[in-house]
Order: sequence, then C-alpha cells, then structure tokens
Amino acid sequence: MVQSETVERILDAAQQLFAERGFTETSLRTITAKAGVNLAAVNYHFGSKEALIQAVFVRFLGPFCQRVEQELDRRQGAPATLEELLELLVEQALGVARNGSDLTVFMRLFGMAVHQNQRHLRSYLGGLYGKVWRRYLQLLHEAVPGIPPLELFLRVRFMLGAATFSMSGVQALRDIIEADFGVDLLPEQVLRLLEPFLAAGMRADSGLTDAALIAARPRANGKASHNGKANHGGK
Amino acid sequence: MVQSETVERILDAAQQLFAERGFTETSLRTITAKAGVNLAAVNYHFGSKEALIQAVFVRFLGPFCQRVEQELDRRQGAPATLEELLELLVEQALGVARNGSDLTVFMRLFGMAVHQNQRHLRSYLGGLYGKVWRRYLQLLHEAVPGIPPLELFLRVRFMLGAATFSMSGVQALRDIIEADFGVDLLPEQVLRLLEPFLAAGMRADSGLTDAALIAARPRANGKASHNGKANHGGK
DNA sequence: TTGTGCTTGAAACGAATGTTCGACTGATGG
DNA sequence: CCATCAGTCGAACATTCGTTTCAAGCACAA
Repeated sequence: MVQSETVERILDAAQQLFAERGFTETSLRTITAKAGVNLAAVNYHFGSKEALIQAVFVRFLGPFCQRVEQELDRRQGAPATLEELLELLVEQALGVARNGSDLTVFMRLFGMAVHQNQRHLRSYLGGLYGKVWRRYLQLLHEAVPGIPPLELFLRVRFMLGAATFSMSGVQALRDIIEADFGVDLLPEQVLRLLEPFLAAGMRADSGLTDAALIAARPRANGKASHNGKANHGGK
Repeated sequence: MVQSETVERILDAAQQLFAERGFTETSLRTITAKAGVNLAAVNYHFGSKEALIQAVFVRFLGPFCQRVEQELDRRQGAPATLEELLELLVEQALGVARNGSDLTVFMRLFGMAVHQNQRHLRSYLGGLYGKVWRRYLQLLHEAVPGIPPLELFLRVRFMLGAATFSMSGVQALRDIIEADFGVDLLPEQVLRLLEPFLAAGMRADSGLTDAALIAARPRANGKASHNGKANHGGK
C-alpha cells in the first residue's frame, strides 16, 4: 500500500512551515490547516508532534544520505580531492531538491538538524546517519593532509555553518542582491560560490598543531589559568 | 538611581535562558523564577516579552558595537589587513565576555540576532547598529582587493555563518571533542581557530568575475536526469 | 501624621497549545 | 447482512502561555 495521502500532505505542510518558522513557532493547527486535513490526523498517524518532526527529517535526510552513500561506494578505493568531496555534497543536495525553493528548505532544515536545539532530534538523526557522516569525514581527512585532526573536525563545523547559515537566509539575500547589484541570484548559484570559499578555508594553514593547541590549555587544569580579570563590578 | 536591581536580575536570567533554549522555548515564568522576581515584573519593567528580548540584545550588543566603533576610529586612515579586521571582531567579542561561558552566550545570541527569525529583532537591531556594520564592510572590501563585489558580499555572509553557527553550538562541540579527542576546548580557542579558516576563505580565488557569474545560467532547465518522483520507504 | 508615586505580590484572565475521546464513514470480507 | 477496522471528523480535554488587574508595600515630601 502506498503511503497515505493524508500522511504526505501533513509532511509537506510541516516541512515547509518548519523551515519558515521553526518548530515551536509552528502549531499543529497551522500544519493541518495548510495540509487540509483534520487536526487529530497528526496524532493519529504520527503519535505526537515530536514524532512528526522526526518523520519530516527522515523523509528528506534519508534520500540525501542514501545518495551520498551511493556516491561514496562508487568512488571507493580512489582517493578524492577536497573539491570533489565538496562537489559531491552540493550535487546530491541539488539532486534531492526539485527547485530553488526546495533547496532553500533543504538547507534550512539541514541547519536545524545540526543545531543542538531539539536534543531528541540530534541523537535520533545521529543514530540513523552517523555512519555515512563519519565515512565522509574520513575521506575529507585523507583529502586534506597536514591539518591536525582536531582542527579539521572544527573546520567541518565551520563549513557546515557557512553553508546552512547563508543558505537558510537565501531569500533575504536574493532581495538584497537584487536591490544592490541588480542581479537575481539563484540559490544554487550561491551554493556554487560557496565551494571555493570552503575549499580555501579547509586548506588554510593555521600554523598550529593539535599538540600545541592542547598545550595552550591542558585539560586537567582548571579554567583559572590565564585571565585574572577583575571581578565583574556588581552594578 | 542606578538600574533597578530587579531589571538586571531579569536581564541576566533572560539572557542565559534565551541563549540556552531560544526565545519561544523560554517562558516568562522560567525567567522570573530563575531571577527570583515576580512574574508581573517583566511586563511592568519592559512592557512585553518582545521588548525584553530587545533589551537583552541591546545590553550586550551595544557595548560590543561601541568598542568596535572605537577601534575603527582609532585606525582611521590607515588601511587594515584582512587579518587585522577579523582579529578586531574577535578581540572585542572577547572583551565584552567576562569568561568562556559568557562568550558562548554572546555568540549564540549574536547568531540569533542575524538569523531572520524574530523579524522585529532584525529590523530593530539593524536600525541601531547598521551604520557600524556598513563601515566595517567597507574596510573589509578595501582589505581584500581583486574579489568581485558581489562575491565579496556573499563571502561576508559565509563568514558570519561559519562564526555564529559553529560558536552557537559550541557547548555540544565541547562535549563531542571531549569524548573523541579527550580535550576540553575553550570557546575562545574555537574562535581563534576560526580566524585562519575565514581569512583563507575570504581570499580564495574563485576564477570567476561577477559578469561571468551572472552570465552563467546553471541548469536553468536541465534537471531532467532525476526528474522521477523520489520515493520514500514505507513504514 | 497623611498623601503620593514607584514597585512588588498573588491571582486571575483569555488565548493558544498538544493531546485525547467518541461518534461517524466507508470499504472489506465472511 | 453484519461485523470489522483503518481513517476522518468535531469537540473537548488539561496545560501553558503572555498579559492584566488590583491590593499591598515602601520610601519620601509636605
């Protein structure tokens, strides 16, 4: 049997509304009204709002991670360059999005997934897609030699941040660019311009090793190390 | 008379809770309970929750922008390098934050301020601090020659994204790093590691001019390859 | 003292939220 | 024909939310 018509209507409406407003700012009544279904349908089909949120993410993150995994399988053995790895993600993101609007929604939800609010989401998605993610990270590590592992790990976060943040506000961006530059920039063009920025950032020479970084502030020591700043003046 | 004791207690509690949970996820009752004041005090002193949110941002963003402006005044005339400009922001961010926890809160709220949710906040803060921001952008433009204006504009957004996004989730980051690397990384160390990443990204050679970018129409109609309905797995 | 202007306190308000309940529908199969 | 059952619907549930109200507290001037 095919997925119920109602279920998909709810998922479509919820996905778009979540991307626009966030989770807590989107009520079930708004979702069901947009989907044209009864309010009780959500709790009937999904059980709770929290489960609906998870279902939304699984539906769009599932195919994406599946595509990424297929690509990784295809290139297995052959080491990939940094540019190829970035292009891989961009390509699959464009693949699951049918148009620019979809791409915006995708990136926005992606950012929400990584953001640590809604803790249940983080652990849930981590369990589902953590394996593909770690595999990608390993390839990235091999593609960018000479970067200490800890710093590389952080740079991946920086990368994610630049991507999700700028893409999530891409509509406001288009308006500004339209006004200031007289150009209508498509969301995917923004994504393409992001690539050289990220590649250069990933390859940047920090002049530090992890050891030096850690030595700057050993873990066991308390945090009373360097900043003996005067007490905060009580008003 | 100095700022009321109650007012500051409320601001302190609200600032911390907003940074931890977000705006809509933080109720006035939680805030007043943490602050040890009466519930009605918020509406008495601030008028509404929305006004309280704005007050929180003004209290920490005001001094920050003021410091940045002073630094810009001090260096007036002398052109600054890209690294100097980045360092300036980091330095002032560290200046307004008394400790690592404060820095986390600062960056997290900063990210919220730029994110386009809570529209009233965006326009409100834009009116207050837009001038300093545009001045900083101009210096940045002069510090990175050879980058087409449109691309530079986008790269500033990328920069903001990498900074606010990664720093806003810095606590989750610390936990992961603690578990995977056995290191307790301070928020300010994350900020410092961010600098070379951003500097390299800003200077990246895209190999494109704005004109070429505009002329290129990426896959305007050519998506036919995977046009088939991507399907989901049943439950 | 009395009066006045802020500030606090406890309680309630109306609206909105996620969730649950019971009746109803309509097809399916014995 | 009827029993079953997944699905839909309207209505209500109990909370929680931001906000308002009004009495009381308190300092200070007249």
